[in-house]
Amino acid sequence: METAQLSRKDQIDQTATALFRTRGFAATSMRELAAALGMEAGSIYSHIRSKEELLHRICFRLADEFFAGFDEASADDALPAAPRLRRAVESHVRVLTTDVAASAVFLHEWRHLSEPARTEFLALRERYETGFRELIAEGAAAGELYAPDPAFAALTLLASLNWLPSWYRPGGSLTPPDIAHRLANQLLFGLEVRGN
Amino acid sequence: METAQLSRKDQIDQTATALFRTRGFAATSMRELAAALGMEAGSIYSHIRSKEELLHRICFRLADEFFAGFDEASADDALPAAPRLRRAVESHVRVLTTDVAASAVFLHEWRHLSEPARTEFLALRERYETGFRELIAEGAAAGELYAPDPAFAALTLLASLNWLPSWYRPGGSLTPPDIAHRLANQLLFGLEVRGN
DNA sequence: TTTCTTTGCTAACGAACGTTAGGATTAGTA
DNA sequence: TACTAATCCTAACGTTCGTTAGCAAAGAAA
Repeated sequence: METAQLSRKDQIDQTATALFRTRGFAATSMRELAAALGMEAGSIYSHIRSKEELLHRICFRLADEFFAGFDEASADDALPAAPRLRRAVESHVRVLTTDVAASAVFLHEWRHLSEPARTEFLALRERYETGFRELIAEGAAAGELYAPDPAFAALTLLASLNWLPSWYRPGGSLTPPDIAHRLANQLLFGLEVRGN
Repeated sequence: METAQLSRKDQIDQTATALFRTRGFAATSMRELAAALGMEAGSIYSHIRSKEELLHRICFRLADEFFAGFDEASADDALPAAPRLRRAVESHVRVLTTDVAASAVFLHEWRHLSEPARTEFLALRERYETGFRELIAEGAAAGELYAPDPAFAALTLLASLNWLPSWYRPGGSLTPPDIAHRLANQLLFGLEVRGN
């Protein structure tokens, strides 16, 4: 019976992600990573160019996924801003829960990227936040959302979501869609104007 | 004119805090820290026992401050849960903004503590979160707050607050009390039952 | 069969790491 | 004056770091 059949390189990426998440990038040595893979440190370099390349790949792959999810969620021009924001929140949670370890690395370890990757990464993150900010601002302008300061609201909203990898454990009592729904509710019912 | 007049040890703590915050504990070397203080690496050990002692002091001092603030904010038994929660939120923000660098270290670098300090630290954090959870549950039971899942609500609330050190810069347009007020508003008006 | 790719090893490189020993200087105190 | 505490230095320790060179085995492709 054939299982996953990950290429060795993908196995390395995956194990590195788990280690970077729990011990941090700087505190994870190549020898540790090699041991977790059942090989020697030097051997890893048959598959990758450097330790930082591992981090780079993780961070930018996640960035891609966040963007793809957001673009799809917020694309529908016919929809009002509020439900598009809800969909964007749910997409964000989906990415976070689908790959918790990589998300944690994405959120916390990016600063160990060296230039110019680091600046590049921050620009991406800024662009992503702007997407949320504009969605909230649009909803506020239309009277759908209560957000006197959209930038502030966007920051707080993403903050709530991004804390998720620090407590979410796959296989808990809440499924990812549950979590997405509840988070969206808690955050949006605090934002949405209540009709009565 | 006499200024601060920090003891050398306090200067070391302070500089270490700033470095641990921006570069991370593991990625900060004692030689880097020494250079930032205008001295040699070996000289630091006239003042401290080890690198980890620095991290330990930062983390546990902050824990003390968070607890002291929370206890004071939530002590008044005559007050309903909702305003006590508001005061606790404001206290939390006050600690975060008073010492942003130390807060960031407290939030992100604790995992580089070795045992048993690490377990001890996590127990403290758990106890702190429980304080918020119980306050929210009390408010929910009294009908003051809308929180079908107090644990979930507490997590989300603290998440929003704890993201603050990653964007707050002292001297910005918002003063710490402003920020505390706005955050409490955005979070509590999402939690509080609206009377009409 | 030959060739190429994948995968891994051992051994080592130079650099950086946290930390220590031992001595020197200075300022305040008795 | 003698003593003490605070402060910092140089030089080095043993260890670990990321990475490389050179070689070898094994399977797929030609």
